[in-house]
Amino acid sequence: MAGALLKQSVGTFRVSYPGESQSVSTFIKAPQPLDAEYFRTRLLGWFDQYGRTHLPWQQDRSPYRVWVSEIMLQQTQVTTVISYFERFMQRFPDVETLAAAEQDEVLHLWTGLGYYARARNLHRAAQCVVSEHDGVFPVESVTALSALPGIGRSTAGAIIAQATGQRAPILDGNVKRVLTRLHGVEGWPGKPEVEKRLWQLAEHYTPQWRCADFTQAMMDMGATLCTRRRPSCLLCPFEADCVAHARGEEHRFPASKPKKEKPVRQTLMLMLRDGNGHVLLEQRPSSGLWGGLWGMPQFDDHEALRAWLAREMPGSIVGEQWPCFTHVFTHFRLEITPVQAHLSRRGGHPAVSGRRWYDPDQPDSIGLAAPVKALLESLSSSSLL
DNA sequence: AAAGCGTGGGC
DNA sequence: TGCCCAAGCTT
Repeated sequence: MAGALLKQSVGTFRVSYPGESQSVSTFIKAPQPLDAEYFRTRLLGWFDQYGRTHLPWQQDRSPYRVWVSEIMLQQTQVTTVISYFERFMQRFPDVETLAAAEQDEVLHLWTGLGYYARARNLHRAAQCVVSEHDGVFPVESVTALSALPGIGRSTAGAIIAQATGQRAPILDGNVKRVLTRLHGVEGWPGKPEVEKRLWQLAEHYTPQWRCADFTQAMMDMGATLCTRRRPSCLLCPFEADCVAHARGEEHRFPASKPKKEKPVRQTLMLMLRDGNGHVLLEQRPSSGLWGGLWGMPQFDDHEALRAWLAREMPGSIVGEQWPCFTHVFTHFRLEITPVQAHLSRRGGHPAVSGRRWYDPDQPDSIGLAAPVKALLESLSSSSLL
């Protein structure tokens, strides 16, 4: 209850009374945080009853398993991650196995999960842990962990808290939602000054003891109770303390990202097949969209496509054009027009590094972007050849 | 500092 | 359907 708060945060009591919220409106713009001990006690009490304890990465906890799960969970929902995590652990049970693998196979297990830089960084980090840290994760500090590719401040905190129980704050989307509502923090949390304030609050509340449970509890609150839409405020242990709830403005927090116009990009995707029905794939540059994955050669226009074919694959014949389909990304809309072509001769293709002939009926273990994978699957059952 | 990076889900 | 967002990090 509010009565457990410290004296210096006495002003926050008033926001529990909606009728008076107007008269204290200047005050509640920047309320004091709750007493940390009060907050932890209530949160952990809630967690003991309602927290999640049966997620795959919560069993058999090790820095390695926690690390892989945290990377997969970046900007990705729990229900999506679970099956990927299980497959990944089966194939790469420890950091040595992962470090020794080919990047292609790592990307293969990442296919469909998105943000493929995560997989490339994960692979590099595994090799770094093995070669530079003797196979032991540097969980002694946020700084040491953050030095590994793909691990930022929040992920480092999560790994330390979950794998060792040591005190380390986190600040992910769930925690941001809980904290912005609890304190009525205005502004988009992606803005540096807002994020700075949220880190201060996270630092304030994070305890020395039961830190694994505490950080998990914050995420569980955000994921199951303090949800983006229709939060279950009546079940929340901080109903009486929450600034947003007192104002009846839960939906306003966190403020949404300023939106920008989505550009439309168009591209041609060459589906070149040889006499065996195999499809030509190229490895994409290691940075940028679908970096490091395999895909069909891409062109801006037909002229570029024809010129490339004449130069690289003499004897090929351009066939029909498939209907354009659209893939919507976060920041742009990609209109893809598949163009079919085939080689008139049989066999005898020179092996070129970065290129391969892919049999849609017997897929290799390589990384494919979701739309490319879908196209290849449609080829395997079609009779277009 | 701000943009780039995927995909699937919810409404 | 279109839009917003999800256990963020890198450049």
